[in-house]
Amino acid sequence: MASPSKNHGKADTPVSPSVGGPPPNGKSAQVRDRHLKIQNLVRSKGFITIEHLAAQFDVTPQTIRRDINILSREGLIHRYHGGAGLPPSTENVAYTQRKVLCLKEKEQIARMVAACIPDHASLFINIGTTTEEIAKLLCGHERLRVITNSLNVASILAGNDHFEIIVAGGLVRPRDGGIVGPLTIDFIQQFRVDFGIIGISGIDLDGTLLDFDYREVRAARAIIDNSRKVFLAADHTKFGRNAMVRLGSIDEIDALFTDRRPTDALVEAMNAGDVELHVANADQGDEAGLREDN
Amino acid sequence: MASPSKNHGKADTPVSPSVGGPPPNGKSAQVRDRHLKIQNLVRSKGFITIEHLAAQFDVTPQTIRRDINILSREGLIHRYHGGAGLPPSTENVAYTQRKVLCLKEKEQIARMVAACIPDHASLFINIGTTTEEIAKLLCGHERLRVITNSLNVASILAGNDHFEIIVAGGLVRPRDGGIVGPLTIDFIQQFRVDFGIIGISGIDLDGTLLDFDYREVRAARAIIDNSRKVFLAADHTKFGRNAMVRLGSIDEIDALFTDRRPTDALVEAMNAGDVELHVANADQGDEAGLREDN
DNA sequence: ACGCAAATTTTCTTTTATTTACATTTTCGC
DNA sequence: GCGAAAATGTAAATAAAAGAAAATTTGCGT
Repeated sequence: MASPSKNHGKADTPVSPSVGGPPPNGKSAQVRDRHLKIQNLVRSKGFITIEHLAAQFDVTPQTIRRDINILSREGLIHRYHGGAGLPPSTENVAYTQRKVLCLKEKEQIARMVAACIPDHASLFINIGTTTEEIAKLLCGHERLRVITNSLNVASILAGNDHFEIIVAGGLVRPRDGGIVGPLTIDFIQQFRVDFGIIGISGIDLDGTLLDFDYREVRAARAIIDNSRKVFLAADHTKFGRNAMVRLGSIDEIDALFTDRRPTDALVEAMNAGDVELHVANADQGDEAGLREDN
Repeated sequence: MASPSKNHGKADTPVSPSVGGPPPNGKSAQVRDRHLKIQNLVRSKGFITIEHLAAQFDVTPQTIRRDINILSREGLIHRYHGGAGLPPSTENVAYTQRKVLCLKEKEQIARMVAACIPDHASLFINIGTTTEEIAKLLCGHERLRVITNSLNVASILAGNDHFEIIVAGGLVRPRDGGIVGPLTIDFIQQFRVDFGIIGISGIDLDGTLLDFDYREVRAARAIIDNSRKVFLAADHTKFGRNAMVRLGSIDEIDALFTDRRPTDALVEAMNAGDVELHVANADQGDEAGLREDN
């Protein structure tokens, strides 16, 4: 064996100082700690190979196997050939990858929005799968200046090295990489831009804009208040969807981009508020170019 | 095998209606359909076994293997022993693949650093490929509170929903997803944390810490000034490397984590400044546990 | 009807992971 | 210090899965 200093337990682990009760559980502190970490990793990634875990904790695969067997006996994780993953019963716990509904529709909406943004513009972009699609398409533009509170949007745009991308500071919402909280609001309010592009969770039939997270609502409000023009991107599943937090009214935005004609009530509210309506034509890749306010 | 209903091609598949062009893609409709479904299943569950897929589509495991091989060649899913799962680089979508030099060394350094961070700690983490590796390993920890000015670090950590991740606001440097600029400094200075983990571009032989971007230096300074303990992670290529901007002196940090013993002059400077030295042993996966200041 | 080609199943071999059993190290009480 | 128990490493046999190639089915065009 060629291992000169095999300090198995971490050298400086302050574990059970002689008098302190030895773990009432059958596990030592080190083992329990590793088991906890394995659980975390499995839960955050969905699946990890035994090799990867062995490298991470610097133990042999054999030890990891033992750990996995114990944890899976307790039902905490599930054992697969070659690794460990989430219990199969759990329907959809993999946060890492969200299923994007209506991807095709969102792409079409995004194309319309991107077409309305000139080069060299300054923008706010907020959180959402739709706004992420928009960000992807905006990568083809020239020298945009973008402020966003979405980690994903920022990452997407960071590919272009001639963009000026400013990301808002604040607490990261793990589910979707959104940045929210009071710090974020203060940050956003330092700017004033040409276009605000926002996604949203729901639009009530009377034209009330809704979302689920009040912190995200505060951010969206700040964006609306500090943009010269506000574009709202929302696919048809958002119409009539009940979210809890009121963001504002449809007449506060300048244009709605969507993939189906909204209900008459909503269209009327939009006309009253002088809001442009852009509906993507499902057949072709482009918009139908409806204009409802004239 | 006793498979009762072996309808190979699905009986009702409306495939290529005589005139319609045969799929311009190499795949037939059936195959493409199955591939699509496999992708969806993988994405929604995070991981599925080949057996499960074979049962689901009523084909042999071999067919599923071939499908998985094709899909993984296209980068759509990742092949694991016994099944298929999400691509391992789930952390970051389509970020330009930077070539990471000394990845193995950086991993070892990262492992040492991660081992020194207790659960429930509060941290600063700055920009760098090494700090990104550290972030990956920290995913196994419990309830960390992390403030970072790296988009990538934030994305990596955002997988854990019991972490509190705060991202600094400011200008995004497209090259590496770093967040820099005066806004960032102000933001960082709002906090005071247990551990500051910083990467760096160069360490001069006399112990002067150096970097290329003065804005990043400002951020690192702010992190040093507001951390109770400062850990510096730097592989051996950083020793003696000439970067332009002076960040500070080695005696301002509490511990240096690296993969090779630095020059004597530097070791001496560290001893004088009461700086711990942790050197990863290249042979084994763990540190040698050197302590140079006693 | 015939043959072609794609898709799939079979069969066999090779690779990889797991189990089992045992040696070694560490920890901790005495 | 010594010895038992826990934890980990090592190495064999065993099981599982991947891979490759030939045989079979299916769909479709000539």
